[in-house]
Amino acid sequence: MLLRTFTAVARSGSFSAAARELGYIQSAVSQQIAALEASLGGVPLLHRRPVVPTGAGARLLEHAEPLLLRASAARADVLRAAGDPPDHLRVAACALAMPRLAAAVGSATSAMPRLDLTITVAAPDAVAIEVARGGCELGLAVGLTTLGDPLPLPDVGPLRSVVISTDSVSVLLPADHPLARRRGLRLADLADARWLLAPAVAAPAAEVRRAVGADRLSCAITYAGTDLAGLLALVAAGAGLVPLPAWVAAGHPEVVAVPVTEPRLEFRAELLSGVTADPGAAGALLATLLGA
Amino acid sequence: MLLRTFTAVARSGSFSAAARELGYIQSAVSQQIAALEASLGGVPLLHRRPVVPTGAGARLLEHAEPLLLRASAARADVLRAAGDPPDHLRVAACALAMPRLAAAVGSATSAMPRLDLTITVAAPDAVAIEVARGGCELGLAVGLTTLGDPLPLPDVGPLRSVVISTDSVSVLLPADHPLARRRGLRLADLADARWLLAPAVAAPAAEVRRAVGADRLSCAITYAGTDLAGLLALVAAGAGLVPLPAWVAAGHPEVVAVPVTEPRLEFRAELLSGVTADPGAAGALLATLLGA
DNA sequence: GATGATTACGGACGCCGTAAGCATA
DNA sequence: TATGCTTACGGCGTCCGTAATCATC
Repeated sequence: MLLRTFTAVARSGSFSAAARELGYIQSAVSQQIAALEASLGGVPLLHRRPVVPTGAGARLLEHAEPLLLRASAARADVLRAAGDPPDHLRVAACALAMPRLAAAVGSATSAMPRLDLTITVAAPDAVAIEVARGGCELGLAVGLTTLGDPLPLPDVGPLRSVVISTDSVSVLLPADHPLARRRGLRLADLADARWLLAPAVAAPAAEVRRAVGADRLSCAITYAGTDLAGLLALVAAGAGLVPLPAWVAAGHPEVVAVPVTEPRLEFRAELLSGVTADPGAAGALLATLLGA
Repeated sequence: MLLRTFTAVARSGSFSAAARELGYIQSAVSQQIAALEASLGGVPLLHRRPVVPTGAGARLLEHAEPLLLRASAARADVLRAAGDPPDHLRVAACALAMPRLAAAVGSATSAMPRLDLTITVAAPDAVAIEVARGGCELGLAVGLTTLGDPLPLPDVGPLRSVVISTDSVSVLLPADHPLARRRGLRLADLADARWLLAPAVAAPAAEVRRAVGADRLSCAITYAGTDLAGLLALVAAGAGLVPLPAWVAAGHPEVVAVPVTEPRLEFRAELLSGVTADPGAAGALLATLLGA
């Protein structure tokens, strides 16, 4: 695959390093890049020494990742459709879906004592990608959406998605915050607040921005972790506001959840799986327990 | 490209026909399909005699078109980034954008007497696809959206999009319709109405459904044409209601436009072009005249 | 001079076309 | 029996590895 070689070279900034990474020799990589450039009408894709993408190369690079992702998604989809249902179960889930998943797993383990289950916590995008590429049988993605809208997931090809649960939206803030005693808040009134962005836990920046209705958020802090504990610590310390389901604040007296009054906003959890794939007995059981 | 061969075989239902179409001989196609099946772990993709996709083949087929589209989009993007700005201008536009485009073209022709311009009318999806694959320098896509939401275009890779104009939404109905004398209508109240769907002119079914708030529309008529005249004739004949900008009904006394009262709904026109591509002098002029 | 990309060359493999084999309508 | 997919085989091109060349730090 010439594209994969190209991305490896561009990423590592070295023909030799890319060759080592892919199990080739330097000259083979050199020839592959030359072949790729030739197949595109002789357009140079990389500056040499130092190895940096050209303008055209940068364009190609931007297409390469989604292209490779969809290719592996297609491969995984075909293999799922043809293969036997797996006897193990791998689940990728957002942190916000963990309580519900944990409850289902609890029931499942009693019904299936010998359950071979692996759980990974990841951002919603990563959950969808893992399901698409066949890295797991089930995914639990949670996102902040307007009522009827689909979850804002990356386009990884067709996936089966079933709504598991919805939560109303609250703003989490430290207990000593001036707004902490309010009964409700309108996000639209908080456009100038300092927001705490947690794309790997809750909503990506663009979603928060849309929900708030601001063109761009003022000086936001971004938390890239996938866990709720770290995020809550930041909220408690006054790092910023964050939209989350109210139950996240339960048991954390230093954090207060104030309901958001926008009517059509919600957190929605969806169970993702291959369109026609059989997730196996364990997967089917878990899906049932999740209410899908 | 094995995928293209596979799609050709699946589409035509014949190895021989696909071979003729692609300029191969039958046995070459047979070997390519065999190679593709082998590369996927020996999964059969096609039933032979008659030639029909298997379950796995159907999965692959669903991935193939977007995959090939993105591949050609990537190629076009690279060539645009590397090539000279074109001296001709090809524009794909939705019918709803034609008045505005026509005005801009009128000004452009006076400023550029020797203007080499080709205009194609197409559905919004097709407009985006044409721009992405390099079939035209500029695209004008119009869609029905909620205020802050992006236009619901297919994922064809990164495109530059600039909002050109917005129109408020009306419901078009025949002048003798019971609702024709109303001052305003709520789409949510019209869930049971008979809708006239015009995905190639106005909004695709899913958008209308979302705007109306119904799970599914009752017995809708679909009009696949891209022209407004045919659609207006259907409205006048009482075939159904259709959401459109009010100006569409101007000069057509047999059709009445009643404003929709949902506040956040709008028709939005966006000018699409390659992210970093130079659309050429004519393209730049036209973009300026369009207000982008 | 050393690191690292390019070019030259040879062997292996892959791909297409010819031709024969074979299954189904 | 005829159509049409598959298999066998040979030529040609492609791709990778070895090795020599060249450029840059």
